[in-house]
Amino acid sequence: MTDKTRLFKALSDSSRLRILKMLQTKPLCVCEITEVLQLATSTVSKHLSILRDTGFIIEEKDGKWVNYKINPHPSDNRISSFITTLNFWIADDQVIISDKQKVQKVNRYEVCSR
Amino acid sequence: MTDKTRLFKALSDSSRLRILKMLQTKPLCVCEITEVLQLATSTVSKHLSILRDTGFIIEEKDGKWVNYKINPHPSDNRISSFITTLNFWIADDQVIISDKQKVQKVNRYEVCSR
DNA sequence: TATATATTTCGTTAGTTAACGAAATGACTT
DNA sequence: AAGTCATTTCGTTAACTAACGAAATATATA
Repeated sequence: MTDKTRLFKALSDSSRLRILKMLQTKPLCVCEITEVLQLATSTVSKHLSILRDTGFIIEEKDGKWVNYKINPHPSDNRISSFITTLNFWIADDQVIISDKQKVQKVNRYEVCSR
Repeated sequence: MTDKTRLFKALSDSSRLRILKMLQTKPLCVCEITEVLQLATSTVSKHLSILRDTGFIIEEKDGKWVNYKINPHPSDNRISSFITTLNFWIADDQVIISDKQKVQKVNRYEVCSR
């Protein structure tokens, strides 16, 4: 079931676009992303699974954490192209800039388990 | 109100993707597109307004008809880029191939007013 | 083994979107 | 001016999506 619209639907949510831009800075675990977006953990987890299943990001288990990062080798050329030109497709507006500043400061040992 | 997701939402419907690919062949009026997609005229009109408002297509009044065609000079660079690489983003699957064949044959004088 | 922490899955709810038909609008023709 | 045809707008309904909290799962540590 390769729906023509699948790739575009994955990009049709502002939280998911913010996640992609955040992951440009560095890999992040679910609770760090949750802290920046200020959404329920389950909501963030769902967004991440959509981005993963579409091929934009990959997960790497790290003990009790699951780190997510930009997929370095997508099988779909469209996704490779999109990722390498991410700044062309998604501009750094105020929200994105603010998110990236928060990503710099966020610390999973302080943020999680609260 | 420039929503980050607007462009991607416009591409998140298979009827709209089919319309873009059809318009690669030649400009078409609403009733010709309606004939190919087999949807209600009002539904097709709505899809066209979304593609127009986002900047993918433009309309040209031609008497009682409204012709729609790919926007030759989009103001948004992302849309220019997307249009010039349309075949990269949207593959010619069976549905698209069939649509294009129907576009070749469709005749507004036969199709409309029925 | 029991406990704590991080994440995912599930069920529910509210908001969004695409579909339709009917009515309204716009433009040509008689 | 009236009639015809193409298109758009409007109101409604069904399907889809994102949000949440609670429960389930997975992993590390005491």
